[in-house]
Amino acid sequence: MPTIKDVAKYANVSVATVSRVLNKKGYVSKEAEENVLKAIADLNYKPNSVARSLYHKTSKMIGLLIPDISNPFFPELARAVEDVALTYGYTVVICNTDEDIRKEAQYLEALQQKYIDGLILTTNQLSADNYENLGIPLVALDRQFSNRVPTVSSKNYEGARQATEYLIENGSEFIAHIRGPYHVKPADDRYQGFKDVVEEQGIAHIVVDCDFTMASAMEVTEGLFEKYSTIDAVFASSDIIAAGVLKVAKNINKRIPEDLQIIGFDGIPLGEMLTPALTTVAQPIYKMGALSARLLIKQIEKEPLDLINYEVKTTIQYRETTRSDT
Amino acid sequence: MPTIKDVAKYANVSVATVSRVLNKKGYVSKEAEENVLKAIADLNYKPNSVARSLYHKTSKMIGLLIPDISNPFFPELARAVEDVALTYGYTVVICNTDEDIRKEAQYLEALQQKYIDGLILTTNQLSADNYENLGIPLVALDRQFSNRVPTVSSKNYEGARQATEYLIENGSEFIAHIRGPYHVKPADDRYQGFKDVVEEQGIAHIVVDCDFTMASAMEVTEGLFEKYSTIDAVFASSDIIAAGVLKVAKNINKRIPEDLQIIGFDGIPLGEMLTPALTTVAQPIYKMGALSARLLIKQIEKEPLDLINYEVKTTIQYRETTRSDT
DNA sequence: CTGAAAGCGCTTACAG
DNA sequence: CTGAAAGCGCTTACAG
Repeated sequence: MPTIKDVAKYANVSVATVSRVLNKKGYVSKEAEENVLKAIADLNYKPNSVARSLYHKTSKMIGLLIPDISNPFFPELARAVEDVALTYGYTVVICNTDEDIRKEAQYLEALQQKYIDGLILTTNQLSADNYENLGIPLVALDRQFSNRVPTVSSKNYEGARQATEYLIENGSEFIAHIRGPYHVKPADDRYQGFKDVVEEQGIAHIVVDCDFTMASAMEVTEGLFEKYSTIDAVFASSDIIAAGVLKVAKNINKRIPEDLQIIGFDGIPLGEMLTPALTTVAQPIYKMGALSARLLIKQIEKEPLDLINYEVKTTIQYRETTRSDT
Repeated sequence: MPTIKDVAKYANVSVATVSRVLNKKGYVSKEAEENVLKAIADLNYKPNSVARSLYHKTSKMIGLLIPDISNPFFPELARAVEDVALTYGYTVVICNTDEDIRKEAQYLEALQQKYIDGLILTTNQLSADNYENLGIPLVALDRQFSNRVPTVSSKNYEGARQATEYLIENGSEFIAHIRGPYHVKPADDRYQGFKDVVEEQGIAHIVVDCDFTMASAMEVTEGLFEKYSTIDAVFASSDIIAAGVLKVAKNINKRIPEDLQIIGFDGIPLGEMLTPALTTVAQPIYKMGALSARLLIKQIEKEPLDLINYEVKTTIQYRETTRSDT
């Protein structure tokens, strides 16, 4: 690999001059510039980004902390982040934390040592300080942990309200909500939306706790149906949970949506592959990822942000696990 | 962030001495070592990996080139690579190439400029030279493009044979194979396995082409069933294709598995979420990813490899889209 | 056992 | 407009 010295020698100028044409910065005579450009082309020279990093203390890399890329919600998000990053010349490093505080800390340290330029967080086991002390731009995606950090999330509360109202409009009279983990903001908000609607309208309901995994959902659902056989609708806090509910419901021969309506949350591709296809409150996942990346890069490049809190709208995807309300 | 200089000053030694204790290399007196260690602890010093990179021309980063992380086959693979990498202190950079030659070239260049230590390839649009000229260790995963490059793949041919034999044992007499793209080695091998079995046994069959996407699978399947209504089994080249077949078959009210048996290939989690749950030839996806990472790191660290070609076994996951053969 | 010095490949004041 | 020099934070011969 040729270095800037080789280019300088070949073009009969100093390395400073080569650097100037590389960075289009400072005065360079037409002639010198041409020679340098020719040298670069002839030698197929590429500036070494590690050396640049060392000087600038930046890396053109951004980090993306997620719980687990195997969870189907995240690949699309990651994909969006990467697409935008690539456009602006950034490389993204995806870190699976498993919501484990030690893994998170380990990654944070590794990223910092690499002069990472910014970080998108969809998980936060550490305290806000730990992230802010990194001294780099941050974006909180689908989470919220500090009002100084720009945040992208969807209208979880409103989406949950709509889902619940829709179940009620379609005639359900005893609705279960299978909620996600406590202190995970989206799960809390969805729960709150559900609760407010059923209480306002005086609808019989029950809430049970669950992880965002299908195994956990199936276990919880089995217990639920055993105890409360008259449940006629389930609002699940995620599509993965809804898939578990659906599986169990079919196993015990509930007719869907006649006996039981199910509505999920997220809008991952899995939903439409199921039979019956899953009705769900869809988040614009790709858009959220792309927006986060954009916000992060704006901060890195010292551009002003219009807003600090971005809330995107959800849309109900009407499919086959709910009855039509017409 | 403190630097090695700060540590040296604090410990009253030279930076060379600090470096020696950092790298456990060269002679350092007990006393000096203790002072340095204390200084490191007191200042919370972390060596800067960019500076190390510049000197060593290595980065403790490995690249993973995949077509698209949104394709459900890859997250698990990526996850495995990352888990192993983390264990050995490497960071992985995932690159979505969309099988696009220009994106691939762009990533290759970016990775090279960052002194990436090695590369795992699940896609190869460029010629083998382009990768080998990088001068870094490589592993080909689920692809094969040069006999100098260590390769990890599953026994696609054998798996396909087993799948086909299983359908025949269960009484199918007219079997369709929906094959993946040409010149993608796994797709070719699966096709060959299918073809050999049906020809050996004299079974009526038909082969149609398809992409590894559900949309493409649905389109192809619709045409197929229209033309050949007596098809009584489908061997799909991937689970995503199989999911598309299943969807279409249910739409036109085929009973599964009574009227139509379906078997996929891959063993992605989606398969068991479907109803009926998909019978499939499962690859040990996580294991393949982990093995690739291990092989790559062995090469990076100049350890000898036992083999150059690793072929892992597939296993049929008997689920609900095939009839039992007992 | 230890430090001064050169070097990894770049960038940018500074002087001319 | 241009080059010599210092510096980014490390590592490693080299000399002592």
